[in-house]
Amino acid sequence: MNIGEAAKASGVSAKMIRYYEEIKLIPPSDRTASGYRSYSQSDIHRLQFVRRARDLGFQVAEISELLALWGDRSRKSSDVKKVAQKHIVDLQQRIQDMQEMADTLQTLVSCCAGDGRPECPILEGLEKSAKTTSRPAARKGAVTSIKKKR
Amino acid sequence: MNIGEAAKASGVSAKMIRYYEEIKLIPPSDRTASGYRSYSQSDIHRLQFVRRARDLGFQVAEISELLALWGDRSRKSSDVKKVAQKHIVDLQQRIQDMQEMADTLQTLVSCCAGDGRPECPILEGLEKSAKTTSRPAARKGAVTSIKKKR
DNA sequence: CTTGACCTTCCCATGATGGGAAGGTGTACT
DNA sequence: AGTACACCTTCCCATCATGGGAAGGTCAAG
Repeated sequence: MNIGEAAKASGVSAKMIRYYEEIKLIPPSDRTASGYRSYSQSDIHRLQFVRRARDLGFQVAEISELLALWGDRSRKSSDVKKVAQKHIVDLQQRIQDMQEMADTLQTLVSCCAGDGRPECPILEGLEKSAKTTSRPAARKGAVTSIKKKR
Repeated sequence: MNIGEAAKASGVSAKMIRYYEEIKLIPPSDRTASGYRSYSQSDIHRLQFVRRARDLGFQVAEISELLALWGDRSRKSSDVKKVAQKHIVDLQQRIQDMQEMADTLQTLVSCCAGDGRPECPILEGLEKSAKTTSRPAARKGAVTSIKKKR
């Protein structure tokens, strides 16, 4: 299978397949005599795994761990569970941060007449201190990216 | 006020102040004879505005709109409200996407024994199709970034 | 007049992704 | 055979907001 077919079959774009290979998330593919990448069914299978993990918001580094566990027949399911739970906590933190933003903003929006006059509680809120609910509560490595179309 | 003091006073790092100037989010600051940037109280005020808008998750392009409205004495509050509401919808979409990820993952985690054995429903879920609740529901320009420490 | 804390600009890196150029390959049709 | 076209290759660039750090200038206190 050429990279284009592999992309269609796995849902991972050709660009990304090359990128994953480059950063060593996946092993280098076989090559034809002329240098074309060639993918087996099991390569496709791995790409699908990666794709699904990305869809669940895992970062590449985490997927790397998951792939290692996936291929380790003597893994402990507790190790997998740990990775997944950590990711859930991460997602929930990000959700909470965004929910706080949305809530604060909603409060301001609710106070705004939204008519032809210039008076605007939203701008006033941005001018002063927009701490309606809580402080931003900083985090270490918030990555928080949502996938596009694909 | 030097850039360092302005940074402390506004909560925007010196690096970012220079960056915002470079991308024309804010006007070029005054300069001392020796080339140091110099900030007035009203400059600080604007930086605080930007900082708060970032804290609410607005992107630079949106903040640019908000700053323009902020400085427009004949603005219509409805215009401000529109920008804010659009951002709320955006946040909610991102929250929903992440919530779906978390839910799917939670389902898998709940099925995983998490012990010393290799059998793992989480990996199996990644292997097959992890569509427990819904399809990813793609979006146009999902940006979804949460601030760090600052 | 030195020291140390500031400032300046410039370049690089991040993470995951896409765009596109320049050039090679493979195949199907005339 | 030749030609067109779809595909492949590598390489570079851009995104977005942010930080790191180097090389060198400025300023104030001792």
